Amino acid sequence: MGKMTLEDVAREAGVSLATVDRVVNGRMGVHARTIERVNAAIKQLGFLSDPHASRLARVRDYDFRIILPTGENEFMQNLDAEFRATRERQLQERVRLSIEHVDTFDGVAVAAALESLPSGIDGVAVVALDHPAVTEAINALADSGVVVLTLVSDVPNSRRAHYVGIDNFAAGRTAASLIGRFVGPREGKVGMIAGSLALRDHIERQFGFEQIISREYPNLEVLPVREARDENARVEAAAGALLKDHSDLVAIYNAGGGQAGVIKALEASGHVSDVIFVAHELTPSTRRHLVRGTVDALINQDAGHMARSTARILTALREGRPIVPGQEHIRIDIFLRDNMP
Amino acid sequence: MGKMTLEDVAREAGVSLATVDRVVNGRMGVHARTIERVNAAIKQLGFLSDPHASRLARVRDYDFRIILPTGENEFMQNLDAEFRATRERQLQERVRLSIEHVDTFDGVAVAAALESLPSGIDGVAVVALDHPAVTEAINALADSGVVVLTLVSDVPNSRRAHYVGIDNFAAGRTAASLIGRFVGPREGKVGMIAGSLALRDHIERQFGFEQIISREYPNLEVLPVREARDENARVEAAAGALLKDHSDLVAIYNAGGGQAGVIKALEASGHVSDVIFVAHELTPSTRRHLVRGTVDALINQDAGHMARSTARILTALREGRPIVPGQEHIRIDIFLRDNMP
DNA sequence: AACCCATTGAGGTGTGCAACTCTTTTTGAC
DNA sequence: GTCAAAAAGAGTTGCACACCTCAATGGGTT
Repeated sequence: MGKMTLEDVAREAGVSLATVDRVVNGRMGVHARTIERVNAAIKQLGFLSDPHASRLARVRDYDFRIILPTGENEFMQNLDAEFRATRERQLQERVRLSIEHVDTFDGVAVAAALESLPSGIDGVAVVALDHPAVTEAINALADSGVVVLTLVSDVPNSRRAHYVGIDNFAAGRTAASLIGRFVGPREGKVGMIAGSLALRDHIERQFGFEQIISREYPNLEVLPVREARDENARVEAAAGALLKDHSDLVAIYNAGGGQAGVIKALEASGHVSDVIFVAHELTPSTRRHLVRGTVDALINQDAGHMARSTARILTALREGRPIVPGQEHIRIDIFLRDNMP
Repeated sequence: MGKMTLEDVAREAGVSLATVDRVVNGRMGVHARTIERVNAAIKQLGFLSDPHASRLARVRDYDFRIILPTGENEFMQNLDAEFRATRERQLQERVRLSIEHVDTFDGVAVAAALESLPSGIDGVAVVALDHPAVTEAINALADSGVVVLTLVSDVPNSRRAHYVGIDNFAAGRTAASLIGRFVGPREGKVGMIAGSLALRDHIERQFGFEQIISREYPNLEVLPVREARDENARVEAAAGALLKDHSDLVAIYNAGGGQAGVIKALEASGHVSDVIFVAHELTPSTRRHLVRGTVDALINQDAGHMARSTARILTALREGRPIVPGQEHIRIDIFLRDNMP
């Protein structure tokens, strides 16, 4: 079966082109029986609408909204920049991305942002925290035919169509393995800092981290997690306290943002070289400290990949086309000094 | 400036649409002076041809050739499978990929394969070894207007348009860092096995590996590299010899294929748990042994990404469109037991 | 002056689909 | 059996470009 056109389908189904068009695009005014016939013909001929032709013919651009957190988190700023770059490229593709910012730590605010979206929106991608109001808002949107994607942190019990981000359990486990192997046979304590345990991604990282340390590295003991809201100052205080209170501290894992805070505390304590530090997200600053050795390993999710993937998935789902799983899977990148991009 | 069309360019340049079309598509029969005027108008208006419209209007499909190695190398078989999957998807995009196999270890054979390509081909991607005959063949193709990409292993002094693969120096350095850190303060010898030092990627990996070990890990000593042509049996013999000849062997780095050989030798020697083993490429077999702990870390280049990237780059270059560097950069993936996809 | 040939223009057709209008046919309620 | 509403058909146009034909222009040649 070569290239099938709508006309072939129309002929096969014994209906007119207009009817096939109505069925394919889910417009009303077609008898259920006829819809069946058309769908049968489509399946039988293996018809796949030509994406170029349909994008060319489309009058209206797709209108997608991206909802990102406010705040100083470097990764989020990076993600924002990547979305802006993607937006420029997508304009040629008749896809419009608009980027909004809300306080992600506030579930009600996120829900409000979702609820106040104008109708006519084709899809949303949102960095959401796992809060009942957010779940409700997502479900309402999904039910009204809007494609909803969760970004960075998932809301798994909602009807979001897809999650764009890494497996955060696995990320936590990876951090644990790196620390366990880098520390070696030494005994000691491991400190963990998170942004907020209201964010699902951070809880998951914590869970994975503690699981592996306790199971595989009996020489290590994880100290109680400290929350620091991804803010440099608070992170610095938390790391400083860890270093001061525990003379046998051998490693720090910062699962959230504010890496600069840990670095400052490490430098102030004079333990840069004997305390292993594993952090998240490749930024100009973490990159520099990875080269210097202050940071021993970075766990990263590629912001550019996420932005491009989000755009691709939104349009694919909107058009009812399949997505390519391998292409859209966000990897847990491990960066050492030597394999940075 | 919004969406510019060919018609806008024609108006701006003061010529007809037909002439603009001739210039844009490189057809003959236009005065040099006129070509200049049209190009100036294009640049001034920031015109970018709509990829959907042009693909839709094009009668002929693009015809790209992919030249892969014969042999049992698991990564190459994986790459082959990914190219086949990509081919199916690209058919809808009016792009035809055909996949050939030649003996990559034979420079003359690779060159012959390149030279015997039918004219009318739009582009080639080839896993090439760095051999004068190959360089010549690539240059000849490039000069005749064919887009040439190198795959996996580069031929940097040729006029290939792009290289799709990882930085192999960095991959070697990464392997060294992993081994250095996993071994810890222990002293001992490190064995390295490569496929063939006639392949540029393996030389580069060796170089990067030895550079880091000698510079950063004075407790380790790299033994002379053994070539094993990516064949399981030869690799097993090489690894077995390493294990037998050096009682103070603390790590093995296999820069080529045939990981199963190393695993067999390790298991036979009883040193599975105390000899660190770092290998390349995630395959069903290496994956299994990474979980079991026989393999301590894997360095990977994503075959799916490479196949998709190759297709995108070929068509983009063929159409004179820019490529997105971040999207086409092939990462050096580090996989531990915990972050496998 | 007659002629040649490189340039250029004009215009048409095709591409596969979205979206719209205008008819015609069918269906179902009363 | 009547009539309106629902369903289906027919036909057109637009999208931005590729590709082709045919004709016109004009400078240079002999």
